[in-house]
Amino acid sequence: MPQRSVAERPALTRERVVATAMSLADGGGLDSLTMRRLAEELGVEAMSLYYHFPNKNAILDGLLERTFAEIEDESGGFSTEASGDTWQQALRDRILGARRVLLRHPWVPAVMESRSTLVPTMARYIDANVGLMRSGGLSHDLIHHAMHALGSRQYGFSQELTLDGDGSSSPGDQDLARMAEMVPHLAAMLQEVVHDDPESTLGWCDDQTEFEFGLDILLDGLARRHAAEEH
Amino acid sequence: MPQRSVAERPALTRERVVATAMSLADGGGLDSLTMRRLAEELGVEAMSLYYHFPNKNAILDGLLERTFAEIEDESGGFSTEASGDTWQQALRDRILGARRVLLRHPWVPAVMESRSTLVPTMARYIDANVGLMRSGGLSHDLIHHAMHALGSRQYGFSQELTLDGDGSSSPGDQDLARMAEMVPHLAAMLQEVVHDDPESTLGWCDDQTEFEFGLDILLDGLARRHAAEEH
DNA sequence: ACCTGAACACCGTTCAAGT
DNA sequence: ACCTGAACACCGTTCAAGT
Repeated sequence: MPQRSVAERPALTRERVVATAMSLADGGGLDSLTMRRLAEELGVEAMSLYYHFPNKNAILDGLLERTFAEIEDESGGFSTEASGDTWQQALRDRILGARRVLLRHPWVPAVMESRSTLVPTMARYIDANVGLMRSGGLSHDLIHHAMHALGSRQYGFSQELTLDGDGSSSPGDQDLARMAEMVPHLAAMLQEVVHDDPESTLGWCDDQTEFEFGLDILLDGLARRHAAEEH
Repeated sequence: MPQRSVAERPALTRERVVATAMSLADGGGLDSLTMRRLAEELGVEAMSLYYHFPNKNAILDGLLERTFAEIEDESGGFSTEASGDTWQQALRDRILGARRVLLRHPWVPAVMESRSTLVPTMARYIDANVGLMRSGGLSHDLIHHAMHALGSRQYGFSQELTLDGDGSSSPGDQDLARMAEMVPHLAAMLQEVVHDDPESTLGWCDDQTEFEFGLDILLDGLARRHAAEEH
């Protein structure tokens, strides 16, 4: 890593810091995003970052801001009109768009959980979803319930817990045999799932099919309750 | 904190360590659970813990083990027969039981996320839920989808992101006025929700009503797809 | 077998100082 | 105005040593 002179080194701006933090997290996960490593990547001392940001959390907020800007881009703007579509279809498309962005930045859910602040672009995302449901005629009360029911799915991910320790391959026959003693029902289910689709990993993988299955149940249920609202 | 002699100090066992870790986390949150503080609480040096556990993660696994033992107790055992009830009702009751336990240990979801290992009592919990659905006649394929769709709700919590920075009180009129400019649809919804129920905190509170609303949409949807399975 | 003391390689951050 | 160097108060953990 060649030491560049101060003259040819680009100025340290908030944008450069956040962009570099993003590529650091994308490349090596959240753990690799430390103040010292981030500074090194920028060719600067760690303490210089504190001139531009009050603390590390402010940098994390910058990352969320940038993520939701990407989501807005992916959605072609945050429209509140379901032009041509039903509100369900429009909301579904937007959520799957958010999901595509999060799959590029898999560390984002962890940051969202650690930060309770609502960054502006994230607020605009939520606002757009409220507007979309409103345009479909849902009551504010039902929309409020909907936001809770969707939970993190609204942002394109769901909190699923992985079953296997190493996250590697499908279970072999002897793994299933050992499991059958302690967890017979689970083992029987996995035996069949693995047989039908050898590509599926053991259990709780948050893959596209499963994500859409859960999302569609929720959207269906909300539409059904909306219909009931209108008698 | 009086220094007790070795003689009168109870032996350092895995059980005592995990129990003390639990009360430490219950009292001061996960951040307060450090190896040094845990050792201090036990009247011992931090390094002594490494004689009984290979590392801190092993202690966290012990906490999960203990948590799911509490859940089993709360459920009166992990039956796989929905005696007298439908499978939906039995599953609903069990999940709400898990939730009651997690509300006593609010740091547990964070530990579950950080650990990808499946501790034995947790495996038995999942197994019991598979068995319960199986006793209701659901196919393994539908059960597999159900586990994904329920996600963390199965364990009694849902990943919801808080809206307000400080998690304190309801928004005042001037807060809503400022919000109205940037997020008009969201502000309008909250205005109405706050008006109807001044007790509700701003937005994403993971409270009982909202948890059950989302859970019931999912259970309804699963039952509906089960009915379709049977033509 | 069970526990300890000193040390290592990290963190985020404060503070006074440099240019 | 912008950046640095040294230091502080923490982490989890290793390693050799005590009893």
